[in-house]
Amino acid sequence: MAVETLGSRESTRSKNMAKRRETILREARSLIADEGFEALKIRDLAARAGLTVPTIYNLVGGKNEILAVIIEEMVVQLRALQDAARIDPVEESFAKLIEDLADHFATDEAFYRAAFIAGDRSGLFEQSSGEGIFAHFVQQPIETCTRAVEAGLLRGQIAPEVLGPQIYGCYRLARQDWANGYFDLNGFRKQALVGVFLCLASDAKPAFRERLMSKIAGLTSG
Amino acid sequence: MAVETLGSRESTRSKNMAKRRETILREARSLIADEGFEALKIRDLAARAGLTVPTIYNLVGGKNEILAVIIEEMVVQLRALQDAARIDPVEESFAKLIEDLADHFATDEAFYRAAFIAGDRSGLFEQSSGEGIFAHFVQQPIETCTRAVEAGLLRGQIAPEVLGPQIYGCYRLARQDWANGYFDLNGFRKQALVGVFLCLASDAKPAFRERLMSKIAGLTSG
DNA sequence: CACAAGAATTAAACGATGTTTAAATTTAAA
DNA sequence: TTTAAATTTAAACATCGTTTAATTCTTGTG
Repeated sequence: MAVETLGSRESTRSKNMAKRRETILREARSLIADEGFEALKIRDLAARAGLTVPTIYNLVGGKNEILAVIIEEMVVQLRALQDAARIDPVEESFAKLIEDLADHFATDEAFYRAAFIAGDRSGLFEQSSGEGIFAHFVQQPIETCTRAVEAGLLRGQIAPEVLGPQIYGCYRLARQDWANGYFDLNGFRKQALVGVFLCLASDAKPAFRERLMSKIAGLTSG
Repeated sequence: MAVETLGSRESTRSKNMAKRRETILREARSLIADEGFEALKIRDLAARAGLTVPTIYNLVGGKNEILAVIIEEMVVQLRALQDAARIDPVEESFAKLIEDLADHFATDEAFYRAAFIAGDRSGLFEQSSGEGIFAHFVQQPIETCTRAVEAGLLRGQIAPEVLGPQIYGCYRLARQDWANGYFDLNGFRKQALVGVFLCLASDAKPAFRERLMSKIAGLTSG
């Protein structure tokens, strides 16, 4: 395929193609942010990019390929955020991830909302990067719960393999509800954090439980 | 509209129209169960129902109207199930609702999966019956939590207005994951129940907490 | 520098789908 | 039986994703 060799040599042609491809993806992100992926029309995209329809098919692909490229870029960014959140103490680890995610989404809220909706619907998140973003992202809460048991914060009465996915579910549901417009990014922060802290509280030893309760109280009073 | 007077008189015409309308909706449900709402083609539906395309528009409407009718029927059924689950003790109330839902979905699993996916995507659940199914369905866990506090099962350290939506979220996420094919109906039962019991445990008094823990252990060991 | 080969771009069309229009048909009442 | 209204129908319309075949342009070569 010609596309695979984009930019491999610094020929005029390759550079122009790479530049056009970036233009296509940039305008696609903009259009998706405006009205969602379903409303993205290839003809509109071609007009906005100053190209014709078959050029888009040549340089990127059809609607599904465009979405796949955009989702893949997003997944890479999300993984970086998660990797940056492996810190102590336990509850700060979850709080930092949620805060980082919210800040990241805030840089282009309309786009990320539309992208998550499209990604969820297409099943692309689960196919992304080999084994699925779900399987990858759920590992961190499991590991963090294991650390919390070792640190004497959790009782360990509930296996980390049970508690971890529940915690990940709290974040996931909050993200979906934000993407679907049920609340804004502050609602996302609050909903995700309260859910995570509640899950932790269910297996927390008394002292840690009190810490979580005061955090929940602070989140739900204001 | 002619449709509104369907069956208002027992004329031959009215009866035939009502019968055809039912045929359309029955075949629509069948086609949706086969391949999902997005794959439902009006021409296919017309052929299956032994009618032509504009007749469907006359008797029911376009794709969105068809979906709206089907979703509305589903919401009525779901409300009936929820109303039937207002029982004691507290954890049995949630368990009965989840069990009833799973049994209900099992009667036509392919259809309900497709209907939930379509309903979630269209936002029809939130528009359904005036104030939205979400706002209605979240009331029961809130009330049940309030009763649990009064009964001395929960500490009340977390407001029922906070705990109730979290519990409803557990059921909602399990339903979505089932609809999206991440697990089967048994997985739905288990995921929903474990989530609900975890939420309750976060605010449970010791004796109730132990009851919940043994239930969770029974669910996650098998 | 001119030219031939190959690649990228374009105009146009194809196929599918939701929806609507206008004519034909059927029904209920006078 | 006839007439007026309503229903059903065949056909077309509009839009969209996608593909084909011809045109234009770039690159390497004689």
